[in-house]
Amino acid sequence: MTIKIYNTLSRKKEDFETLEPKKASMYVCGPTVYDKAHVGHAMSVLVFDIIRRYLEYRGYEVLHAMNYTDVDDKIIQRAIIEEIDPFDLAERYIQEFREHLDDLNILPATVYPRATQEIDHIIEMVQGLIEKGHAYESEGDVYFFVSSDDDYGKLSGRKLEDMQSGFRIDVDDRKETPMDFALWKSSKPGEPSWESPWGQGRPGWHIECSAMSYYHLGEQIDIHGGGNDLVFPHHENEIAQTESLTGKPFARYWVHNGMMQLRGAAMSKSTGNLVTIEEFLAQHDADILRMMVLNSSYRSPLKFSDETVGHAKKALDRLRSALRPATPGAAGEMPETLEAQITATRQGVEESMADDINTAGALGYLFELVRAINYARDDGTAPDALAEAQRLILEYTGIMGLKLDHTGVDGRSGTGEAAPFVDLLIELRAELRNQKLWELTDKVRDSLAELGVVLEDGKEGTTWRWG
RNA sequence: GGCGACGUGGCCAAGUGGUAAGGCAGAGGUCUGCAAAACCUUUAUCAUGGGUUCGAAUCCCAUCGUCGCCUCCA
Repeated sequence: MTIKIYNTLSRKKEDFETLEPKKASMYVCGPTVYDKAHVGHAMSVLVFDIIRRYLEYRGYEVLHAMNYTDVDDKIIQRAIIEEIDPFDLAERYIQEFREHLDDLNILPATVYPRATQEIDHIIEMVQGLIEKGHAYESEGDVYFFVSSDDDYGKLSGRKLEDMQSGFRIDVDDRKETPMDFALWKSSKPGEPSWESPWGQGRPGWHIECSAMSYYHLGEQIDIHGGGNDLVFPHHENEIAQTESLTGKPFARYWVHNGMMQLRGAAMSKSTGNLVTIEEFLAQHDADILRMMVLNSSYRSPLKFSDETVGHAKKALDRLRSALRPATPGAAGEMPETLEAQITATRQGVEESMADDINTAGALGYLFELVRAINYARDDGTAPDALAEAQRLILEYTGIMGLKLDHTGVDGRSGTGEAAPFVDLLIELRAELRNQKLWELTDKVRDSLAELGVVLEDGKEGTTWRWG
C-alpha cells in the first residue's frame, strides 16, 4: 500500500517515494536549549517518532537526525542573567531533554548534531555561498542575499515584494536588502565565538540546520520536519541556503506538526504560556501524552487541558481493557464477529496509517476491535481464541509507540511489588464479603482506591488494577 | 495589512463527491450486596449564505469566527 504524506511545499498529500529504495532520511528541528522544554516540544518529538516507527514498520531503514541549537542570542542572554557559562547552560538543558526523550519512549535518533560541534561545516557552507554570489560579508557579519534566490518564499507561500512592502523600515545598513538574514554573526566581547574568515563570530540560526543536514544526511534528504511555526522564516531560509549551494531540491517532503494549545493560544517559551514536560510527567503516564497526539491529526492544533488529558487517560484505559485475560475456565471458540473485526481492523489501520499517518482513524478501528474482544470475553471465549485479537492490539499500539503497561505516577510498575499485599487484602475482604459485612468490605475497596488500586468484583472473584 | 490552516453531536475527533468512524460524558438496560468494569440500546446533517452537480460535510465564491506565521519559538 502506497504511503501518502502531506507536503507543506505542495500543500498536498503526495505519494511517499524515497531517494533510495527502502531508505528514508529524516531531519527534524529540535529545541533551542535555553530553558525547560514544554509539552509542545514533546508533541513535535512524538509526531516524528510515530512517523519514524511507522516507516520502520513499513520496512524502511530510517536515518534520523535531530539537532540541538546550543548557541544563540537567547542562550547567551540567559547565561548572563544566571551568571553561568552559556555552554554549561546549554549542556544542562540538553541532558534534561535527553531524559525526557527516554521517558517519553522516543526511539533514539541516529545522530544528535549540535551547532557548536559543526562550526567547520558551517563555515565551509557559508564560504560556498559567498563564492556562488548568494551571500556577502559586511562588517564581520555574513548575510544571505535573498534577492539572488529566484524562488525564495516557495515553502511559506510568500512573495518577496509582499514581504518587503509590509516590512518595517529596517535601518540596518549592513544589509543589502531588508529580508537578508544572517549566516554568520560577529561576536561581541565575552560572547562565545569561533575563528572565521570574517573574524570572530558565531553561526546564524538557519545555517546550522542546513549544514548539519548536509553533512550528516547528504545534499538531499527525504523528510525535513518540525513544528509549523518553523515554516517561516526558518525552513524557508534553510531551503534558500541549501538549494542555492547545491542547485538541487533539498528535502522531498516538508512535514510540519500543528501547535499544542493551552488556553486558546500556542504554547510558547517566550510568552510563558506552557506546561513543562517535567510537570506533566510528574503527574501523568507518558503514554497519556502520546495518546493525545495519536488521537488527533498531527497537522492540527492540539488542545491541552485537564479535560483533554483526562480523555486520553480514559482512552488508554479502554485499550488496556481489551488485554485483560479471558474469564477463567472459558472454552468457547472465537466468535465470527471477532474474526471479522480482526480482518476489518487490520485493513482499516493499514489504510489509515498509509494515508498521511492518520493515527486517529487507525485508533477508531482499534477501539472497534476492543469492543469485539470484550464482547467475546463476556461471551465465554477461550484464552487462545482471544489471543490473536489481543496480539493485534499490541502490535499496532506498539507501532504507535504506546506501551500500554501501567507505570504509576511514582514509578511503581505493573502489578509489581505491591501485588502480594493487595492480594492479601483481597483475600481478607473476600472473607468479609462471605460474612456480608458490607461496610467493612466497601471500606477496603474505597481505601485501596485512594491509593490508586481499583478493585473489581466479578463472577469469578475479585480482580484489581492500577487506576 | 499580507500569507497559511481550520470551523463536524455536550466535550475530543476521523471522514475530502453518494445520505456522518471512534473515544469521553449523558439516558435506559444486563450483571452486581452495592459499586466498578464489561456488554446491549440510544443521542448530529457537518459555522452561515449562495453556487456547481443526478447527488456535497467533502468542489467553487462570499461572510463570520478561531488559530499560526510575517521578530526568537516544536
